[in-house]
Amino acid sequence: MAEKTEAPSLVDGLFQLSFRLQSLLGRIAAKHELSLVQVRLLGILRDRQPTMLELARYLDLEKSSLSGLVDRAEQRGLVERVASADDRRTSHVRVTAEGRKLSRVAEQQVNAAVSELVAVLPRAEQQKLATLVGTIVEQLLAAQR
Amino acid sequence: MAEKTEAPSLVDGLFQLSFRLQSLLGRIAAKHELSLVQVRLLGILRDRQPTMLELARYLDLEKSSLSGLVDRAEQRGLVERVASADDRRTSHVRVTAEGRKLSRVAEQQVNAAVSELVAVLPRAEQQKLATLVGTIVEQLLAAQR
DNA sequence: TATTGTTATACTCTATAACTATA
DNA sequence: TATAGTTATAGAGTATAACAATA
Repeated sequence: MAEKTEAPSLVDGLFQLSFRLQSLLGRIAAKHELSLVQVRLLGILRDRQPTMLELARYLDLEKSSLSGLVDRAEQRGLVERVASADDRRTSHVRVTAEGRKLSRVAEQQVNAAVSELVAVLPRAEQQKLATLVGTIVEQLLAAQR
Repeated sequence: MAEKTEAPSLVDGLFQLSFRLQSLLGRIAAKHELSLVQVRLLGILRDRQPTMLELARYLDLEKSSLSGLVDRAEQRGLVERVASADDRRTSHVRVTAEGRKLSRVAEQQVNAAVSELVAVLPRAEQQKLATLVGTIVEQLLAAQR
């Protein structure tokens, strides 16, 4: 395994890109007076109405951390708690119309910014990158099950 | 290689990978009772002794945020402030021997974890990924100047 | 006056532990 | 007893504004 250190390593590169993406996301979130976690919350709620506990798992947080998070989002009218019919202990979290609108705008801005970022690569290379990243992510999801 | 149902977009994939990397980094940091930012701080100090203001720029934080960050790291004996000779307003931040030791261990663990993550790709594909990511990151650094 | 850094203050985010209500 | 969620509490991380020391 004689590896030559040409350019930065894959690991370094991935982290630099990762930090930049987080920073980009944070900046766009801030423009809408949202935190990064709130944006992630809205992103998750795009096509789900999870319980608090499920949300905690998605975000990798303690359930107690969710209470405040959802509280603040609810106070801003972005999400709402919905009582569960079958189990009166649980509540589901649902995005509101306003939350969805905000989420859509932010998503478009993020998409535009990231597209600009990868625009340095020719079309075919972007495709290749998508495939490679997709393979890694797919494996992650598979490992989770 | 069979066709996949519907490849997730490049943007989505990049963010999923990014979140996973952050989470991975945070977990390893936590094992050493460090926050993610503290790990980034140590990483930056690996080959630099920047001023507080320069550090703020690296981390994309306000200078006031740096004071507390460096305070806490200094109290743990991981970094130290060094008075500047030519400008008595500025101090440089330097990693201590202990900080460097901790940083090295964490770095190895991160490297191992990420290597495992990309191990799903064959050697040549990893190389390709490194090149693609490297191109994007390089452009970012160039744009910063 | 301008720059570097700290302090005061307030808020978000997070975890642990204890609690309530329901199962 | 066990589970879903909240509350109490404590601490890190962050920003804005005001400040002190130095340039």
